[in-house]
Amino acid sequence: MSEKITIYDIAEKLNITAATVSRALNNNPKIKESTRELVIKTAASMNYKQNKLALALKSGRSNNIGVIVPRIDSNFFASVIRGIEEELHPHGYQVIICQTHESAKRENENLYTLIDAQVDGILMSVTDVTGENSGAFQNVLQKNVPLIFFDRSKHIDGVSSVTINDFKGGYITTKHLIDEGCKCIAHLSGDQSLEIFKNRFLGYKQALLDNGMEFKEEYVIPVKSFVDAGKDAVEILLELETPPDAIFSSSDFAALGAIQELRSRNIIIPKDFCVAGFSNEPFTKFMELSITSVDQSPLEMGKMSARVFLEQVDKTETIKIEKKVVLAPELHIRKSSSRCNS
Amino acid sequence: MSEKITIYDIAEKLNITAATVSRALNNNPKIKESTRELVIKTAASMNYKQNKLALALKSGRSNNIGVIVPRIDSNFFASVIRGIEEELHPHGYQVIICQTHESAKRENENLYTLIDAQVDGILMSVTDVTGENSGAFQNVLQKNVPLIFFDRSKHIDGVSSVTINDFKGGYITTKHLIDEGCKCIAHLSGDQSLEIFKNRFLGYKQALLDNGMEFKEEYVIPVKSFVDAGKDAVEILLELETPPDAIFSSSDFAALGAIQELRSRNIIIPKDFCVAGFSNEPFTKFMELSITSVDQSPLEMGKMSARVFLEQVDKTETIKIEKKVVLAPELHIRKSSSRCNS
DNA sequence: TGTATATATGTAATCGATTACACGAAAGTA
DNA sequence: TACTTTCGTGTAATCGATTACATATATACA
Repeated sequence: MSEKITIYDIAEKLNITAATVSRALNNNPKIKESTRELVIKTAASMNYKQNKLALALKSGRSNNIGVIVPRIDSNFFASVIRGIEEELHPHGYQVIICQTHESAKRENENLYTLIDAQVDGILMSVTDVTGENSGAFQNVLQKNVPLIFFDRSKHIDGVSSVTINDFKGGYITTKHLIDEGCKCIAHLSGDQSLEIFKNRFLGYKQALLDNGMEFKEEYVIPVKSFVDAGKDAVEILLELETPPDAIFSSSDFAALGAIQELRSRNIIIPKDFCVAGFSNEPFTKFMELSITSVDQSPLEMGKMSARVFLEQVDKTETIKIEKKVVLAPELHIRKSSSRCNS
Repeated sequence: MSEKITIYDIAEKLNITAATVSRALNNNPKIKESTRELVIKTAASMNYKQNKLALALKSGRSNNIGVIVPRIDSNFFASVIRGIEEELHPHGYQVIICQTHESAKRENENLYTLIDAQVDGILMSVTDVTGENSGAFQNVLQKNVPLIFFDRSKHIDGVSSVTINDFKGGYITTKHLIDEGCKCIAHLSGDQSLEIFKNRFLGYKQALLDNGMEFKEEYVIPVKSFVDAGKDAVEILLELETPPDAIFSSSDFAALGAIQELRSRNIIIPKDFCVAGFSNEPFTKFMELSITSVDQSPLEMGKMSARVFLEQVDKTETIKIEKKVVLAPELHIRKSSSRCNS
């Protein structure tokens, strides 16, 4: 078992002090060149490794950043994390992962734990929008730890965010369905307390109004992001007096469920019914009846969030830049909604 | 901005020493009950938070564990990580994520970085099997940091692993295809230097031999885990003198590509040709022509790896337990290979 | 009353690195 | 020669918590 080598060991060997060793290794200009070389050579030969924990304690910086997501095993969040990791790795930061499972309590806990662990920044997609955790958020800000929201954001003064233009995503998708000739477009909506879902809904509504179509409350079905939720929604929609002939779903999973249910009822897609989803989950592309969906460029979102963090991390505390980056959504038109190709 | 409260601040306020405060907060039995209560109450009122970095420096334990995977944005690895996080979170460990992108150099770098960061353990799926990084692995072991392999393992003395029985996975899948009446079963194989792929192949071969079928070298096509690789493989296979009538693919993505290519050639699945994949990626279930695949229970694998780590972390260095956990693969039979339902 | 034994707390070292300040030696200037 | 800089290094404090050892007080026992 290799003993841990410290700067004191090097100092002892060279008959100098640890301070000199430290300075030599840190390129302090006040050190004689010959000493520096000797120290560096000796350090290498003794297989010295800097103790990051000691450094962290002294400097107050852990070189870790925390990432909080609802869950990691979704393609979207995993891809964002990948982007974050890739952007931050060259800068020497390690990425600590936390999951909330959509629980405000867990979110609260994670925030405090990360601050406890003295992370140098927190990048997250919020779960709690009720304001229940505002204490935890204020705690982060008071500690002057950069906080950046991605995708699911929240209005807090001084907090930057990286999101996509969900309104536009909803708008262009709905517009696309209109262009395909759909007359009655329903919407499977997500949790309206989350801005992303609110905005997708608003984009949908605006597109209808801008194109002289009627907005009907009954066409908006709240769903969870599950396959079965999509099936149930279709069941409800088809029982309406005037059933719709298209669905814009805020979730790919619900869109998939909707498609499965429609097909089980022998409704032909896209001839009789068009469907579009949101998130561009891998499976949407793989299906034989591929599903139209909105890409949120998660990798780019992750990288961008990391970049915003890097910009903020070295700024003095007085200069608080609140940066709002909005990425453009990209509609991938596929078979589930393109009548020209069918 | 809230100042950081230390045990010295509490000590000063109460006119006692930091040692007493530390003892009171750590439930040291030698402290007077009244003192303990007072300290705890004061600590709470001053909003004291233990500095984890100081603790880490003193104890040499960071309460972080490192996880190294080829990439995080694959359903399998993301799910394993999810399992690890969920199992370790209650024990106060944070999970640090690293990606190798199948590069031995990155793997080496990540190993050293994690050791530098003084993680309390490393859970990983190996990338480098050439032995190039054996120095890095030895370094981990010398530092007495528990090392646990999951899924992609490697034979190193004293290292535990959690894998699935890939041989059996290959065997039962092939057997299933035989039972469905397939006469010539091809195999899309992964990188044979990785044990998991080697074993899937061996299971395939054994199943053939056990059932009186001929093993043909030409039916084994090496592929990368991409959709296009599956397409290319089909192209090669169909040009053989005796083309196969089934494919057992070691990758779901390649299986998907194979299916797409077969269908584009108007070959009816599963009537004329059966296909099975490996990994049970979400899309395999979602397809209209759902794909038979082997589930690796990634969540369970992650949790199990975490448990093995927990068992090892508190053991004294002299007792090295090498634990090999092998999970059972589970074949999910779906439309792409079940002729009874078609 | 004197001594042994708990009991509770203080003192100071330790983990490993950084850094303000001090100091001696060398070099430059008048 | 005397004085001022500059250069290179040492001294010691610091980051915040833990803990072996020492010490002081209180209690028990003879």
